[in-house]
Amino acid sequence: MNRKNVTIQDIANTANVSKSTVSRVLNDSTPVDAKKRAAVLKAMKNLDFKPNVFARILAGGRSMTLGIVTQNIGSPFYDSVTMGVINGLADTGYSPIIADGQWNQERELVAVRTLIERQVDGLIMVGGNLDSSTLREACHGVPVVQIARYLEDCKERCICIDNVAAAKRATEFLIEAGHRNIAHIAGISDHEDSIDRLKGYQQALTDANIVVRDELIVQGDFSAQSGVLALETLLLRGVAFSAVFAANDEMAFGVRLALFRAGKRVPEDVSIIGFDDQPNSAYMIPPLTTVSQPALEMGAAASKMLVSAIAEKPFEIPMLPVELVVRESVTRLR
Amino acid sequence: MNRKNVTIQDIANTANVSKSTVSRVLNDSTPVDAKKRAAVLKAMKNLDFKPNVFARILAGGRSMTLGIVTQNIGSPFYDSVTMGVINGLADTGYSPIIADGQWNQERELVAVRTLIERQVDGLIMVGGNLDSSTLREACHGVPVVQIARYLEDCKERCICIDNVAAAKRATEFLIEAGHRNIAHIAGISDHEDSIDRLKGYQQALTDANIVVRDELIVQGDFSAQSGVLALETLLLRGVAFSAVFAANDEMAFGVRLALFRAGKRVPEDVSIIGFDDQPNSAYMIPPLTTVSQPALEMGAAASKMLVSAIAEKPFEIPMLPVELVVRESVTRLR
DNA sequence: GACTTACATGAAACCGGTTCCAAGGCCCCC
DNA sequence: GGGGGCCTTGGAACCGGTTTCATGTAAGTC
Repeated sequence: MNRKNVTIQDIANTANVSKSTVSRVLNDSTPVDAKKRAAVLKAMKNLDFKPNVFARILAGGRSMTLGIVTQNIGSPFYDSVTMGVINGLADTGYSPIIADGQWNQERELVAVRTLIERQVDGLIMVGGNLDSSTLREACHGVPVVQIARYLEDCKERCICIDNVAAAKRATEFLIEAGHRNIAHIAGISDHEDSIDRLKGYQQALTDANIVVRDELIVQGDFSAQSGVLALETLLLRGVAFSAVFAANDEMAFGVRLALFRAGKRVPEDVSIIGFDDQPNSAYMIPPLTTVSQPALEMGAAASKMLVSAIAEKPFEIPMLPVELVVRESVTRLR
Repeated sequence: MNRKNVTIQDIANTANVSKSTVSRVLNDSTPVDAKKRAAVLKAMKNLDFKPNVFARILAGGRSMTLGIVTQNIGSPFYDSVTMGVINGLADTGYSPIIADGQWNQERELVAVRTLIERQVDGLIMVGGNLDSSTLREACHGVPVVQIARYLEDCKERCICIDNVAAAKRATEFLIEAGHRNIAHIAGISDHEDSIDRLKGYQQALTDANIVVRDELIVQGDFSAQSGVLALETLLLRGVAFSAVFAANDEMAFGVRLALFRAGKRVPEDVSIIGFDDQPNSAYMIPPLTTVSQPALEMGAAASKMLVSAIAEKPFEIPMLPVELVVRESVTRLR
């Protein structure tokens, strides 16, 4: 407001054309005579012209802004995904604007509405609970990409992994190492990821003809502290177990600490396997064997995908590697 | 663009007043007759009127958007601060828009310019390298709050801690525990925080009449991996040390792992103290003694401060607790 | 060479607000 | 009772672009 900006009119005057022509050059919407075009471009360069984003939006153009709806800020995995998105948006010309849904349907809806109100050109949902019809309705046709959550009715817009298969793979790894008494620390009970990972755990056991025993399953909430509590519960129950599969790395850290307190060695006495492969999992003592879920890459992929969707270009969902990262927290049972 | 929005004109028609009057009610800028005011408010409620942000900005109002300039996304501490800011902005009516500077002066300037171009009402710098005069100039009078960095010429707008004092305190803690041969893993060499923390380390030693020995100081880069390397360097040098002060927790994790690999126990053989108190530091084996730097709170405080600054209300910089968190990675030397 | 067609261009309307300005109504005071 | 001042209000200009529409001109066709 202080500085007077160079407007499209200034360019028009300098280049001896009309506003309309300048606008056309700006948007490549209609052919313009080469000479005039050159004159306009030159004027824009000389005057260091920068189109006013808001006038543009108001007049019906693109806002060049993308909305990101996050959940419970502070969670390593989701924060990483969010940061991946922001990172992926660099150099695309789009700026990210963020709203927090806090794993609360009501707040999530408010977040979506706020962003839509701000005329974002697209929306990225990082996790979330909103059912897809409500979401779709709130979006008014703005393209949406969903990360880390699978929505049946818009698969082509979901960037997520097969939690069942991945959890099964992790459990199988323990079974292959000779473990039979495998405990599972589950995540938040109504969270889709938790449910799927539990399912994978059960399938692996069943497939290996091992009975699924409820006393080996403890409810956690994805926090490290809940991992501590869960392991203490397990100890209190007095059930024997030689390995623990935690539904995320955070809880695996908690499990590790609780074992340390209980004087049990890892992996000699108890093996641990986690899920997510957070950056610091490689620095657990001993380094944590886990399933890698490439958070930053997922975020980046989502941003690229959304940009393509807005441009109405086709986009291939990249094969995101979900692999078992074998480190040192699992031992072969003699 | 699809849905037709309720505009100020619709309200005017419904309430039988002019656009101007509606605008006045909206902004409380000029007294309006109580009856008309009520009619307008009622109409706004009935029609579910939401003012168009962009028209508002274009016409010279506030954008209700705040810019955040982050650095090297992926760093736990800075990401936490950023998330703290986003969190603190909830319910203020302001939406955050983010740009990444990547610890690169040029990109940082681009980030600031992009945000200013988008007419943010205020700016929060999370870390950064830009010298304050350049920053000030690029901001064109938009208020700025700086987090985690101390700028001499605008102290009242900086939310940061006294790194020298905090590092000194950490080192003293080791000295009090009887340690004499204390190694220091420094951060990125030209980073202000690193320099200050090194200074604090040196001061503590000097004050205790312990000679500062260069062979006990190793250069790191704040990453866990650099902590591993640094400790290996130390081992290679063959100098004796009973404690390590790492300039951040990440590097402390690296140190811990390297000691594990070298077969040294913590804290029996080597004590470790970190800096930052990242969430997972409490879950290191053994739990890490460290200096807490409340990242989320700093971010939240910054957002409140900026909102106050925009409203031209006074704001007290909160006393952010920088305290030594004593856990189990330091032992008293016999 | 006359007529049609296509195309580039400028004028003007429009997006949805804010704000300046002038006018009308009311109260107050001499 | 008339004049002056204040307060409220509507009208209109404006913010800086996009887009529709009509026009003038050049090219194309027979």
